[in-house]
Amino acid sequence: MVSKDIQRARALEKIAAHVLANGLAKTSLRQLAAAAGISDRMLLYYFKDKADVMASALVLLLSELQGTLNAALPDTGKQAPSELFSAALELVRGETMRPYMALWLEIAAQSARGDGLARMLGNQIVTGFQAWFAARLDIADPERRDEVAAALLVAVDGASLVDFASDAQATDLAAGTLAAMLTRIETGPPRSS
Amino acid sequence: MVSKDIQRARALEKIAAHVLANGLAKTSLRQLAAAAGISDRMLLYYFKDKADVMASALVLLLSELQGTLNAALPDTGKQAPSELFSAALELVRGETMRPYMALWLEIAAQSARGDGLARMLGNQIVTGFQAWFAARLDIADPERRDEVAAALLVAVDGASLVDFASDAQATDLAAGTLAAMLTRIETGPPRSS
DNA sequence: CTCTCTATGTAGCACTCGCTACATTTGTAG
DNA sequence: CTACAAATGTAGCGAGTGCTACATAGAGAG
Repeated sequence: MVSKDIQRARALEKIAAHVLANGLAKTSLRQLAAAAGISDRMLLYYFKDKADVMASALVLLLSELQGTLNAALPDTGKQAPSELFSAALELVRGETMRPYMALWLEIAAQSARGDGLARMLGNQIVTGFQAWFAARLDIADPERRDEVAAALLVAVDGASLVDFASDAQATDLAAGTLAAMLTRIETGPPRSS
Repeated sequence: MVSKDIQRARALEKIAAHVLANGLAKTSLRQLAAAAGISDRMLLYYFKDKADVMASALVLLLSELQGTLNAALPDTGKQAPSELFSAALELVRGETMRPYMALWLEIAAQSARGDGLARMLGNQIVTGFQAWFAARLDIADPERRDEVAAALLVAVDGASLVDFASDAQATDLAAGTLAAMLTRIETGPPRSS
């Protein structure tokens, strides 16, 4: 017999992949169990209840997201705000990141409705994204760097939101203007990295 | 007996209010009927099916949103991008608009998952918001005006998203930087309005 | 080999879901 | 008043939900 923990971990990976691909909506225990290739009975043997399954899967996806982000753009090369914005926007609209951004949208929507788990994840995602931007910005002053990082976070998330919601070209229209704006930003002397 | 259409309209208003307050998630026919003060049987007498109920309610809310937006900030006074951004951000985070923005988030999330109704509403909302911004921008060149309007749309939606998702102060941090950026934007000569 | 404990299957409970068949009331037209 | 159609109530169907009680299989310990 294979140990419970290992089976649990295997199931969790498949469930996380299923949630990433299909979102938070259609996630009944039976569907999740089918995605993991086990019975719903076993799912509740590995996990306490449905909330435990979802929380575990989402936490796993969150760590995957961190890894994907760091792999996509190393934090060694510091960039100007405008360049970093364009790079991040391209990244976020790409095939790899799109599913994560769609999930991020759903989590934010649930957080807005008062869901506790979503609120916790939302905080971590916002903090993580902001730190990711800050680590790649070529700005010396830490306070100023955090401010610009927050602005980039808002701009990229907003662009992704609009991109998901509409087939119109509003995102492209905004992207150029925002990138141009960011070239005129006050950054102070560049970091001596 | 009161005519079917009038009863239907009365029910629809209460249902729309309920959806605005409670979101797209907990909206079973029985809950919606209870919110309207009628039986679920009658709900399906007034509407073809659940999809018809939701579509009607959301379309109604969309028109309410347009009215609320126009009432909150008249389109007579043209503003500089930075000022309009700050005004819109304050508006969007206020008590009146917050429920609509939360609903807008949910619609965007569903649109990202391929929901047809959500996609249609998303397109209308994006178009409407962009036009709202454009009508209030003090920029003469129409193309440039649309570009800046799109940028404002993205910035405000992004700020709202981050605001909903996190209790951290990331939104405030970003707001100042974005407003400052927008003061340095190229707008061309002001409109002769 | 037996005993025991972990792992897994079967069946089902109580509930909610969207929706419908059928009966009944109630207003109105003749 | 009668006849009929519109409006409304009662009851329930079949499917899906999260979750659980119970039985069984199988591996390791003695």
